[in-house]
Amino acid sequence: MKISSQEEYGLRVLLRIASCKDAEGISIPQLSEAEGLSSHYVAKLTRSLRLADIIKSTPGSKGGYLLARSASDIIIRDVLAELGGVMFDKGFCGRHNGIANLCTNSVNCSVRSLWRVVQVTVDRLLSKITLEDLLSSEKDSLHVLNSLVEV
Amino acid sequence: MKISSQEEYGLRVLLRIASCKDAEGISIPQLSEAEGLSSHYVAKLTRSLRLADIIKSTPGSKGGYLLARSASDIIIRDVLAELGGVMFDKGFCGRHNGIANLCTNSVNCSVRSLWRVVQVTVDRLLSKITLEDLLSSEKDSLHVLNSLVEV
DNA sequence: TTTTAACAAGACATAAAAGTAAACATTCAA
DNA sequence: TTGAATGTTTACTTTTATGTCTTGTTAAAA
Repeated sequence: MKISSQEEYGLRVLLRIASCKDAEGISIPQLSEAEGLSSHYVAKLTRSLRLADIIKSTPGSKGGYLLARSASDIIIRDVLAELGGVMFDKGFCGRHNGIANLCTNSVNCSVRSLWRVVQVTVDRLLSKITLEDLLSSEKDSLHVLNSLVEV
Repeated sequence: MKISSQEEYGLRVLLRIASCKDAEGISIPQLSEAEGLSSHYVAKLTRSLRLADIIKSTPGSKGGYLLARSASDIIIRDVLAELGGVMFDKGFCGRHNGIANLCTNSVNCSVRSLWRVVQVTVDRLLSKITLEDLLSSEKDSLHVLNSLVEV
């Protein structure tokens, strides 16, 4: 249960795009420079975000990336699901059944219940957070985020 | 942010050990058979758990594994930290700074705040759950676990 | 004391994720 | 219409996580 590189870098790139004031958007070279990532890698990340309809691109000279919708409509849960997948997805038990053909815990699987609870908890948290919440300065966003934890 | 194989299999093996009634404990071959994992792989998982003082072993013939302490004293957060590491650990930013030497977000890093909130939330949940909570049948443990979510 | 069944440890092979590179397509402007 | 700057796509390399294999150690019982 670790945060993947794609989640980290993808989210950073998305924040750069979101905070871009230019109507033409921000280009791959600019994102690459700002985050210290190779331009090819930035392209790979933006591709995921674009296919998920989180950002939009204009190719050609003077091209770049812009948010596909307003920051307050972009839910962080959706962004992370795109970048890093779901923690406990439908195929999980099928992929983790050892040598046997069926999950040996299929009847009495308390582990599965645990994952479900963790998943629900994280999902519930991330659903409350929008891209807009992350756009303020660290202090402010810390404040907003902490208020979610302190409930 | 996915559940790793070690977390899944390690927890299953731990549950088998915990539910073993035999005073001599349960052996690697038995665990291997029960979970459909190779005995070598089981050995690797039990090694982590043993080094973390979660289980104890008796080598030699008639050997096997037993819990190192009572199930109600084994916190699931500690078990998962051993098996899968911490979600957002101290070295995370250092490892994810791109080409630049320093995290380019060091001053104004709302992403870091986000990870912290997620980490705290999951930690808080997993700290409330003990191995004992997972030992009951699926229905029962679901009930116990769900009560934690429904707060 | 020897055999046997178990655990222990680290090296090795394989699979998946991360990151790079190269060839291509699109748009704007001169 | 040409070229420069941009995004797009696919294939490749490297790294990390996963799982296997080999060799060694321990302790009970014959």
